[in-house]
Amino acid sequence: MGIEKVTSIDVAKRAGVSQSAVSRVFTPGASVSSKMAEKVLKAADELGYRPNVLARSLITGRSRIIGLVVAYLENQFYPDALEKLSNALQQHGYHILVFMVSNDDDMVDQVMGELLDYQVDGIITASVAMSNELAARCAAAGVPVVLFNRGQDDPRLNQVTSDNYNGGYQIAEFLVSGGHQRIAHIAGWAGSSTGRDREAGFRAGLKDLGRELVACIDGMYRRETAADAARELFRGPDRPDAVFVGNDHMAFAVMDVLRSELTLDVPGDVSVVGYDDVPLASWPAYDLTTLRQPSNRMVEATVSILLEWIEHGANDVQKIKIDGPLMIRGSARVPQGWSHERL
Amino acid sequence: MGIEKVTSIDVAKRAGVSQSAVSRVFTPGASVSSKMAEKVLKAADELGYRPNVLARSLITGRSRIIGLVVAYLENQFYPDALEKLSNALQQHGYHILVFMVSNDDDMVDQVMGELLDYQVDGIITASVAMSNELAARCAAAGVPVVLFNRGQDDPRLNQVTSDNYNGGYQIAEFLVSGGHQRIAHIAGWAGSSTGRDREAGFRAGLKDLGRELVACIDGMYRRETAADAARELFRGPDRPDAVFVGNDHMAFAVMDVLRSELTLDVPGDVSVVGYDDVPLASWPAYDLTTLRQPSNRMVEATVSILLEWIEHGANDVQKIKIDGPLMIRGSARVPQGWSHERL
DNA sequence: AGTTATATTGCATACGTATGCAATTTGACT
DNA sequence: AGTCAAATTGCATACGTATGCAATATAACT
Repeated sequence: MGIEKVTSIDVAKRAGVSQSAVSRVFTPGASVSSKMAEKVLKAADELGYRPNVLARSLITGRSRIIGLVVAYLENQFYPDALEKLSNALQQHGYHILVFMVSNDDDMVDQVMGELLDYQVDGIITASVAMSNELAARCAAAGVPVVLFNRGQDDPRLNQVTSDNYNGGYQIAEFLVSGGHQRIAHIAGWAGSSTGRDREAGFRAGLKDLGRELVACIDGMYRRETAADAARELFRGPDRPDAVFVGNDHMAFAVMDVLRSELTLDVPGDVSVVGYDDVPLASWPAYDLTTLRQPSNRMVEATVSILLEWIEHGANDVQKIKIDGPLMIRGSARVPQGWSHERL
Repeated sequence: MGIEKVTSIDVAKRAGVSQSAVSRVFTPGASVSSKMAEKVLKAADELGYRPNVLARSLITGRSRIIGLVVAYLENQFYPDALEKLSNALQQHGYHILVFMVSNDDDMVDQVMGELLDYQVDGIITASVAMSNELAARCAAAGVPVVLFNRGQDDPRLNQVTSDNYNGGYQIAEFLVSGGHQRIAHIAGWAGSSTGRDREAGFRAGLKDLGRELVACIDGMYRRETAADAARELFRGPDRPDAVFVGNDHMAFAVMDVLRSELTLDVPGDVSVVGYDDVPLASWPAYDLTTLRQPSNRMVEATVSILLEWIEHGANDVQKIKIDGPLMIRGSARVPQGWSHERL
């Protein structure tokens, strides 16, 4: 088991130069002659030397690690975002350290502590809220935080979301224009800003058109809870003829219950609209009409804010809302005059 | 911007003890009196001190970071595994550093280099192969590697897979017993051991029953490729009456094409069987008969091998195959006498 | 060639922690 | 109270790298 650790000192010896010289060769932008670079790189190559990122971070104060806190990956929106975030950060020489949490405060607090122990350069939280105390700790430690797909009032926290209120509003217009009479809502988790904003926008939209919800149940962003909600909403004879479900993940569960258990036709008997536009939404089995959260642009914004803070010492907190289009597909009756845009 | 870094020295000063004492209080198993522990913890708490994991790792040679290399998260099997892996490792005080790669060798090599730069304690690759040269480098660096859901001959690499050969074999028995006459296969990527093994087992099973494949196309584990394969296989009048698709992710695409484009009935006209049993497979929209890869047990095995190597210096390479049951659902005709086990 | 500005290099030190060793304290026992 | 073993503590150093500073080499002039 020849566990060989090659250090910059080994390389220096072999190349007949000082350790600092080696360090400089591997530090972009440092002052080295081409002859020196050549010598050192040759020696490094022969020994298989690579700089130790951890040792480096000890002295630079930069770990090139971004902590990602995420509650669950069952909803396809998050693995998709994770993949994109990781790719984008990787291109800038950063990598993602993953922390899974259940969404209760204790767990988040504990995990966030561990996160700071790793001297992460920045933190992204996806679908997770932070206590104010925690936000303070991150701020004190000089670690920028971006809430991805979640909003929070704390003035120290950057955030990137879609325009959830407006999205909900659009969906209300869409459903009302479609001539639906009994409109219900299976809401996103009331403990999340996204869930609350979508519901508020939806209600506002209905109200402005002189309508109101016939029923509203919190689906907790969970498949089973949403399915139960659907069973309750649609068992009676005076069932809704349209339902806006707080995200796609729940909407699939609702459609499953409607079609398989209650043998209702979608959209013949009930129109269903979701939120997110995860890949599965466009597959024919669901063909779900849904409001797209533009994950590409959300990821871009997240990464750019983070790098701005880390590398250029920015300190203006950004609260970004990104608009997304309604993807009109086959799960909801299409009003006259609304173009049927297909993906 | 008071970026305050509290070090063990600060704590030592405040508690009126030596830095070593502070270190020992935060090192499980070190020799400290209860009085000392109390003093130090009090001071640490007042200052908000937490040990710097990176500095610690510099001296212990342990980073408590596990590198995870993964090609894509679109197939639900992988986010699911990632979530479980992360949770399991987190319980042991490890965390996952994510590296996304495209599945060509150059990229893998480059990324693996970065991985080693972080002094990871171990590496898990999911759905990714490694060059032998790379395996050698990891071995030389003393970093254990576990291939998750992928096999490779290299004697230095641990691996955990399901019993793909046997799985393919079982599916052959199932389809033949179901009375299917024209059996086709849309295979997993031929560049992967899983794809090859499943196909080999499937062919062997057919052969032992005196049958053979009427057609076989490589679906590359990609949705679009699989869909194209389905279009090609099923356009003629003498189309197959059963198809085993190399994983669920592709099977969904195949069912979409069969039902929506070709208006064929599943399983009336065609039986479809997948592989993995991702959550979506059990949802009514697909209700896919599929061979379960027991991700729980695969994750357990992966974590236990890794910890055995890291913490107890194990060095016996393990190649583990875990058996999974065929989940009989509604997408394939059920032979007489096969119990219809439901999830 | 002589002067001065600039680029390159080495030396020494720092980052925050863990740990072997020797010094000290504690406790148990006669 | 005195002896001795065991537990606890502090001292000093090491981990692998980056960087300010002074020393040296090089280049660019007159």
